[in-house]
Amino acid sequence: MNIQEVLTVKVKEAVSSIFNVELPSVEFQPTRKDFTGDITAVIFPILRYVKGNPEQIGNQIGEFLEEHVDEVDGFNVVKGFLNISINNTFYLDFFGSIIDTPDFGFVTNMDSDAVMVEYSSPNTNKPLHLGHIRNNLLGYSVSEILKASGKKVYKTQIINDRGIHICKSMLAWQRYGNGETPETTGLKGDKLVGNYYVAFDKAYKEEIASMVADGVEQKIAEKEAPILLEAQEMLRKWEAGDDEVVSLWKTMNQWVYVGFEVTYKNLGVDFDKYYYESYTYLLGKDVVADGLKKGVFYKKEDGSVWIDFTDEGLDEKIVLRSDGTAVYMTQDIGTAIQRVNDYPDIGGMVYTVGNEQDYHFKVLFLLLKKLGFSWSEHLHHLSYGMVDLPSGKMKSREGTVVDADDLIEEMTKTAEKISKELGKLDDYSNEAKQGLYRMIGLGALKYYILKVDPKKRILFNPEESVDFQGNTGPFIQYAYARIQSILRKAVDTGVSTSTTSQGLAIDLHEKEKELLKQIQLFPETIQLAAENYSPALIANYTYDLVREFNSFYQNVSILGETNEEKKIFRVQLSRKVGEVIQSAFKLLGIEVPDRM
RNA sequence: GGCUCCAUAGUUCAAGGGAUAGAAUAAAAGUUUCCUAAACUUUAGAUCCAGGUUCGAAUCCUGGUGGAGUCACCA
Repeated sequence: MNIQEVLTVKVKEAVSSIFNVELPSVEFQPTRKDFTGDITAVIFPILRYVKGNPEQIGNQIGEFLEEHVDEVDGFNVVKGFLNISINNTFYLDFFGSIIDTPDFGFVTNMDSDAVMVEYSSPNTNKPLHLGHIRNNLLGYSVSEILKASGKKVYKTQIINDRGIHICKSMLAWQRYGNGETPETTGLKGDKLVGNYYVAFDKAYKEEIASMVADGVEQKIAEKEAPILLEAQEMLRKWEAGDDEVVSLWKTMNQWVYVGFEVTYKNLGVDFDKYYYESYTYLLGKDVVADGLKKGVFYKKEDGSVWIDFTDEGLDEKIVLRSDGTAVYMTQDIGTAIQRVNDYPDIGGMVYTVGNEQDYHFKVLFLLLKKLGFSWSEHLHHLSYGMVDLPSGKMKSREGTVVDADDLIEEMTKTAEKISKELGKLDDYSNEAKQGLYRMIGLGALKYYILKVDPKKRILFNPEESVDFQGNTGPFIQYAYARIQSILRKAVDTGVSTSTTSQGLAIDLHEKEKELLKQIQLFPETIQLAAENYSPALIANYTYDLVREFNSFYQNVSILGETNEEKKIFRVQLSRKVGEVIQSAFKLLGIEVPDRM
């Protein structure tokens, strides 16, 4: 039990005993630094149940606590705030109880219901960019956080491997590719295919321009440019199963998958199961046909199928085109159902998709509910803000994107440059150095993105690049490395890093107490992050912990302490802080180094 | 235009309706005979506007202003 839980019970007892009133809840907050005390009960909400002067009520409760609760050392009341001091024994006992729990903070007994988290879900016509990086990091991290909170998690993606955009790359490759392959060019497959997507757009724009020059209206030219018509024809052939088109589609998609895998590996994300739109859209069409019979959907004169949400304050939404082909919504219906069929223990799903699709998911969830799926109550759209450049939105077609691979490379180089200037790793092998640079570069990038509340938009300025100092990933990695250094030295000088400190009775330095308080918050922070689908809460927590630790490190001598008992305690406390940093960063998908 | 989201130091981010709004960065000053200075310690600097609800509002409500998204038989 943490101190807040203990005190909640006791404050209720106090109020019950003094005022003969049952309180439903008690509100606590950490005591502000400029007041004496460790935890503060807010008296104002109690006034609703107990009439009187808040100062006086606070004092009465404080006296009761001091008398009846072992952990309470003293109290003071300022305005309506009851500041409570907790004795060292409580914190030392707490520390003793967790020091040998390696997975402290993680819930290990799993819920029976699993959650499926979808993220990444790229189109297979272009390489991944910074926007995908945010998506991947968020999806991966939220998955890890949900696991740590006691959920079974399946990580998945839906690969958008069909559609007109794919045909555009295919067509451009046919026209201008001269049989190029990743092997002959040495290009990553996704990059190669992406180049042809850009080439298509260029040719398309040129055709429009020349048509307009010949007197064709702009809008008509946009619809009737021959290259576009040809791409549309290709899509029809694909849906009809044309051998040549399907074969080209398979080949080019395969190139892209190989390229994506490299990026995913570099980014450190993974998946338990892949779904392909080219497969699930078929099930979607079946479900629509079924729903049509049941009257959930209706057919218009031209043959297109719709659902009417005007009663719910939304629009009518198309679920099947008049020519019978599937739309975006169709495949999402099919994908959701397929997933639950494949994994019967799924109790809910999380969709990591940008906020530009808020409306789409609102409709999708409502639609699945109307179709009568009970699990539709537990669908969540993890909606996140776009990553914009100072010049505006990133556009693949126009080449104004920050490429994922390039960015990772750049971050690694920056880490290398800083590290070389500091020159602390001269005895490392080249290979070990490169590994470390990558770890630090990625740490900076991941932390930079994950520390921001998901729903907020990120403005990324490539000129200024990502920081390595202050509230950053490397700052936290550095603290971890310093801790490891202390532990190595402790072992060298024969100081125990592992004996239990149960029943220890020593004076606690103020900084030690602050650290213990912060450590105590880790489990509830994980739960809160899971409830809110927010890695940012984990990042902020870790930063606060590290700031406390750095302050402790700077102000308190650890290995230089002459009192043996205290020295051992400080070494162990440092070790535990290191473990919590490592656990927390694991939830963010960031590694920690032994040295840097 | 309808709907949705956002607005906090020069800049990038925090703040579960609670005390004097925290950090980082940029600026100014200091700390290495001492466990890694990618660190620590100081100084200065902010809630878009106008109302309302509340003992108490950055937070909730209403109306503005500014920005983004969306309203496709694209995905």
